[in-house]
Amino acid sequence: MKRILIVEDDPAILTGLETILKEEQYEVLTAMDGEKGYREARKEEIALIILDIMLPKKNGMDVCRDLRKDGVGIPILMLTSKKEEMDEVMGFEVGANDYVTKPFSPQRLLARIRNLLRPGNVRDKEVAEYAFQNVSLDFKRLEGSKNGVPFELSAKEFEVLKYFIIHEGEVISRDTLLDDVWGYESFPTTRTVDNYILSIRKKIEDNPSQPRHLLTVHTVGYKFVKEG
Amino acid sequence: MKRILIVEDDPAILTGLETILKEEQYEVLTAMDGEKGYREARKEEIALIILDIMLPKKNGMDVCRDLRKDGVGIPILMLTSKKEEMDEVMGFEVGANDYVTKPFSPQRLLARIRNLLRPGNVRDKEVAEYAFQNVSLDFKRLEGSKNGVPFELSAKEFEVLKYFIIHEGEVISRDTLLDDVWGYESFPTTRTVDNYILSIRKKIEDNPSQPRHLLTVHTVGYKFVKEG
DNA sequence: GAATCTCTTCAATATTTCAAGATAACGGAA
DNA sequence: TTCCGTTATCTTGAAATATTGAAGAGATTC
Repeated sequence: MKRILIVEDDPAILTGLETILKEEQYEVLTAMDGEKGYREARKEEIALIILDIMLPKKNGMDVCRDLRKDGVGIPILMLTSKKEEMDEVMGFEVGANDYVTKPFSPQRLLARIRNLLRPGNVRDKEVAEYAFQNVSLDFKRLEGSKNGVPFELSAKEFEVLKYFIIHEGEVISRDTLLDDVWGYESFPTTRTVDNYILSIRKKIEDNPSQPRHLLTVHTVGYKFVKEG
Repeated sequence: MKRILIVEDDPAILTGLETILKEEQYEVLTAMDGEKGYREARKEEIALIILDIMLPKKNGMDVCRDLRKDGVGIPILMLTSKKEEMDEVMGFEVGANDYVTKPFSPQRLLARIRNLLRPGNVRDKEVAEYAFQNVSLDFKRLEGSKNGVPFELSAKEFEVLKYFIIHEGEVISRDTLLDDVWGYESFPTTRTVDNYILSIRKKIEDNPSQPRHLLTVHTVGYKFVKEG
């Protein structure tokens, strides 16, 4: 039985998560502050950590960063809330493997968990940098370069691109992207997504009208592939 | 047309919701107390339930819990009011899929509904990957390969093929396929089905005119077999 | 108050879906 | 077996639908 550590200070969310995870036959450990979470993660044999960002004593990002510094490679799923959107990017830099924006549905969370626990599918994006073909990205500085020529992406463009990179190869629908990157509380249209795609393509693709990385999947959405 | 059941005792909210949903082309059923809601949910074919927590006779959480106990897996969206915020996550424990806090904007509600109704969000018997003979398919990435050579299928071709794979070995009539894959609202001819079969064969069969997987059953329909 | 970022709108363009018709294959009856 | 009506295959092209890309309005940030 796989063991999951939940680090979350809101008791309602904590018990809610605990229940649904136990129903899915996971063994659950809990911690209600960052320090305890960090100790548990170091002490126990754990398959995955669900880590809130806002935590007493030591925040989720510090916990994550410190664990990575210690060489702990366990998949970490971050829980972020709306106001912390800007911090999501940090979570990436900090070494988290994926994130879910609150409020989330159990289905979505479970899907992410199953994904992270699938053998060989651990996305170890522990670095703040990512490179493919002739493009390299620095998520900490929000900069990139293509063939050594630097370019800039806005914060949101970076988030969108990051989302695609985290879910490399998967087809992502516009609605999913809106929910996960824009969040539940804003309502741009799916056209907006298209425009972000276009604008990102202009920067990362050699020939934006014949994309090799950020591909259209007609009637469904888009997907990112590392090698075209 | 997707059918939504609203269980809500406040007539103002109820009619408001009904109007919004009908505008969005949903079919709407209503119930004004928990017991009636429960009965409706069990009796009718429903795509989603919008369930208030405070209800006469039987409260929303009990309705939800009981439905889940009965094995009803329909997505349930809970309506909670401000004071119950702390209990929001209880919805998870109880088996709801998501919740909206009153007062809510129509946009927000619709966003949640679309989210819950989106295929793949509710856990159904999803095929993620599938392989037979020299062909492998990835339904999440919407790509396939034959003898290691990648090929592409359109979204609908994938759906048709998936339907055959799920019903492996069964003979499927053209009409059944139209009803199940195309749905009741569209009316293509049975010739269209033939075209899809043709086009899928071109991609997955070594010799499309002598199919070994997607077989014709004369005068009846087609069937998929893994090994020919 | 300028500059940048975000989002919407709309026409052009591309892809997919579907139907119709010609040809080939099938299967039962003589 | 051969014939003939029925069913399936496959090509082609038009209609429906989706995506692209530019331009501009509105919001935010510095």
